[in-house]
Amino acid sequence: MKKYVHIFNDMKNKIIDGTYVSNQKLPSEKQLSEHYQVSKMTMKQALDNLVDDGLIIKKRGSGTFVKDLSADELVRMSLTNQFRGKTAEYPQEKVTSKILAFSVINPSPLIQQKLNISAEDFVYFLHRVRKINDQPFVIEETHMPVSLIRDLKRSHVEQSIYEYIETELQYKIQSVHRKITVRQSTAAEVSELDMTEGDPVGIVEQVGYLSNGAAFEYSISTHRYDRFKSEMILKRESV
Amino acid sequence: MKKYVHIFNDMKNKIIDGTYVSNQKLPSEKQLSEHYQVSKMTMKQALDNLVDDGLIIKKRGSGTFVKDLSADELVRMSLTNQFRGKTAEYPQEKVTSKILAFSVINPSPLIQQKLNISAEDFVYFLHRVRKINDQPFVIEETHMPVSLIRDLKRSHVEQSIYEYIETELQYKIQSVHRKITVRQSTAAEVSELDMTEGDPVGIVEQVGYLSNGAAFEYSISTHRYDRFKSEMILKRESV
DNA sequence: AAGTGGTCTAGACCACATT
DNA sequence: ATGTGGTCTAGACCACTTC
Repeated sequence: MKKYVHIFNDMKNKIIDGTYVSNQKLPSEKQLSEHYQVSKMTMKQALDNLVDDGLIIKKRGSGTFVKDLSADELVRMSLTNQFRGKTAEYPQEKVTSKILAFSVINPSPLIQQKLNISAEDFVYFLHRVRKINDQPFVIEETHMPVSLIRDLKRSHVEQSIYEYIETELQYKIQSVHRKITVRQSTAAEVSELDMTEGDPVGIVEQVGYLSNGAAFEYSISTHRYDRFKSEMILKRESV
Repeated sequence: MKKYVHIFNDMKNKIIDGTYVSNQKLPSEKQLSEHYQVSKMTMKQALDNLVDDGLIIKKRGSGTFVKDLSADELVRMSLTNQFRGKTAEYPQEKVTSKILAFSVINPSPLIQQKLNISAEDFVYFLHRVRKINDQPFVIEETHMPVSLIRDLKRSHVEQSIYEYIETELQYKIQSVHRKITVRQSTAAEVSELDMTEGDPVGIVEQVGYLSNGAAFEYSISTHRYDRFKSEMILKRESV
């Protein structure tokens, strides 16, 4: 186990279980590095990761302090994970998909631009409605280059595509560039998502990147408003 | 100027202006550190910041590569800034506020919890409609501890509160924990935001933290859907 | 003046990918 | 076997805050 990860986990636990409380001043980097028997740089890396996770703040010249987090923020922190595919977010629920379209096509100019490919390349076009315990909650339109995501089959898209990519293809997903907007639902969406006319929807447009740097996914998903939520931590300029 | 910031800016510019192109393999950390005349650790810090900004990706054992960004992503990157108050986002537009309420009260249990204060503390309660060029686009309900944000006056809340906090009070805003949801507008919102009945709204609920670690703001803002957009980069586990 | 976190170094060793 | 990025060190010096 990497030392800075071990220290990170240890200190995160101490914040969550109350060993360190809100606004408490922590021992100095020097003291902590002696306590954990690591160099100052390693200690700093552990602490910087805690800052990134929103658990502590550092004040140059003054010290390191536990953030003034409310109780429910702490609970959220203790189970926080960055993005996951829908299947992973609801592990004990039954997530299924209704496939509206699944084909291989040439990309439109928009898709070419988003995925940085040419008109001669092929992409999967996937249109599906995802359901939790048979309740529809999101309509997805996804485009993925065939050259990257080989041998995608109907059985995969009925389950989790992210799972297929990460487990079977052994690719790593590195990051997602995401945009969220809001609008009224269309009649087709009302019908597919089993909503009432006039209900709003949350729109997530995103480009996904693999750890090899390639854009592997451009998708637009339309969420039932009552199942939609997006949480994030924004920081003021780290650089 | 810090060396790693200088290198970060230099390389970012080279990606934006096309000196380095999509998917190109960059020189190794060793070569780059020789070129910039810095140690490997400093070079690594510059590169890690570029990774955080979503411009490059690193592959252990293989090299560092420019991300496969589309043209419009690159444009976005070249002017990207993390969060700003609304006034800062629209510098050439006229941003004004209609104050619906501005008072000092004792916090409700919810506010106590979010701001980590007690029932005896006082908070400002601010309810305002913000407008761009006289067009309303968001209703904000904000609570801020009086003990932190001293001497807040009506003239400040008519302008930008973030500006007051950062310029006059000389506080630094460190981070914001934000949640986005969607719902239908109420009749009151339709009226205040000059919308049509049945229009949806985007809801942003957030807690803001100063660089001294204190929670200084709990706010719920209700956005006209056609003026609302939220962009972000999500990364898979840095730690 | 003393203590804090921030930057930077020169080098060691490790884990992983490619050849 | 070679080259890549990742971790870690021991220590120097700097910038800032507090006393």
